[in-house]
Amino acid sequence: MGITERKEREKQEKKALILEAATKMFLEDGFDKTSLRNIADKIEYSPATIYLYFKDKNELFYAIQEKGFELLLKQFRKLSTIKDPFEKLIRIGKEYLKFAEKNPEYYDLMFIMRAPMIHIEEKDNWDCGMQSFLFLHEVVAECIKKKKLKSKNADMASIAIWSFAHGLAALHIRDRFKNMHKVKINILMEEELTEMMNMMKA
Amino acid sequence: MGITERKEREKQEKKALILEAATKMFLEDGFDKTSLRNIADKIEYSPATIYLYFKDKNELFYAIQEKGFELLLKQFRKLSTIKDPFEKLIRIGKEYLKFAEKNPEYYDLMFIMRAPMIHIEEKDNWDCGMQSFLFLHEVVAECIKKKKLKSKNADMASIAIWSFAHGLAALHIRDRFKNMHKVKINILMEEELTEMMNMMKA
DNA sequence: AAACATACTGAACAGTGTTTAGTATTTCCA
DNA sequence: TGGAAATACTAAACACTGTTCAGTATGTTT
Repeated sequence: MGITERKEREKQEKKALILEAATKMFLEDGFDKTSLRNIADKIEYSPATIYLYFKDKNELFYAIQEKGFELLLKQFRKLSTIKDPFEKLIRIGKEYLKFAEKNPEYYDLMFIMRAPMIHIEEKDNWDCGMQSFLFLHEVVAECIKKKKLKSKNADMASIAIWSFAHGLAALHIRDRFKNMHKVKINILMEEELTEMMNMMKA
Repeated sequence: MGITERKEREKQEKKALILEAATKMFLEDGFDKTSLRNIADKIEYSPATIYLYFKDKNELFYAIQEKGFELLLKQFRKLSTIKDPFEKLIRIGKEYLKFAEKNPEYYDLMFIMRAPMIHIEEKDNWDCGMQSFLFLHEVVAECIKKKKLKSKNADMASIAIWSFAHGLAALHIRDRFKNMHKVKINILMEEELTEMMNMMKA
């Protein structure tokens, strides 16, 4: 009897429908400015219905955060073919900044917004996020092995590089470079990245 | 007639009283979780009274942000006596991270939280923030002049260093290092900083 | 046809930032 | 000194928010 299966399928479809509408609105107007009532209006259901498919607004947050991590990882994976590890490292950095620039709301959810970060192994919420970091970590380790980087510690170096890229992206997204016209900031973030990578080069 | 002066003084005192209570609560519970009603309860006034002294919650935000910038600048100024520019640079970085660690809520208001950043010259909201950056910029420029840094561009290098430090602080504050126990993170942020500075050294 | 399960909603709860009409109180001037 | 004017303050309301729950209407099963 495929009837319960059909029901299950329909349920998943509705969940996907809600998530899709929510994602769209979050990416357009931001997470905070999108209310459950707005989402409910859009999909023409009552706000209470959303709670039948998602425990609360946080769960919606995590679902979209996961989508973001998947998207970033997908971009990274495109760089897998690059042979030279240092070239690859630079491209990872550029891709990261491009991602933040093109998907500021995703980036916000993933790396900036305050949210109870789940640190349980089972939850695969941060899974793609972790994989993205490991992708970077691997390349850094290879760079170190081939003596392309000054650093000798892949753990430290990859965190350092991530922190730097995040710093650039986060300060930019949160408008903290705005009041800095006294110091010329016609310099693009990409240039900052290449400058930094040059410094780190062995 | 000092009567209007007394009134003015009393008004400023009440404004300070509100700001003090608000600051205390913001630093304890966070900006978002502190409501104007909570503040009003604490100072035993009606919520509407706050609006006689501050235009809205944002203005309270800016006032406290400014306090934070002043505090950070004060910490930086303590380092003025250090002669060697590279040593000074390292100490600035350490001080920055220490500030973020010890005053996470201030740091949040100053550098992470989404808020309409005012970019008008007259507004001295970001003034101490700017001065803090210029303090860093000056030291970086001196380092470059004395060939202590690899970089040749003080604008870019100072933004790079700030971004790196901010990345560390922000990811830490927003718990994004939490799920990274697969990669050893017994490494402290300070060690990350010195590692990075060593890389940037000429 | 009756019993049950599922899907959904209206209405409410407790909270938020903000505005406004109205009330005391104090200051000013004739 | 008495009445007008300015000041300080607040209760109550407005329009929101996330969330819960009793109740309804529909579909499925026996």
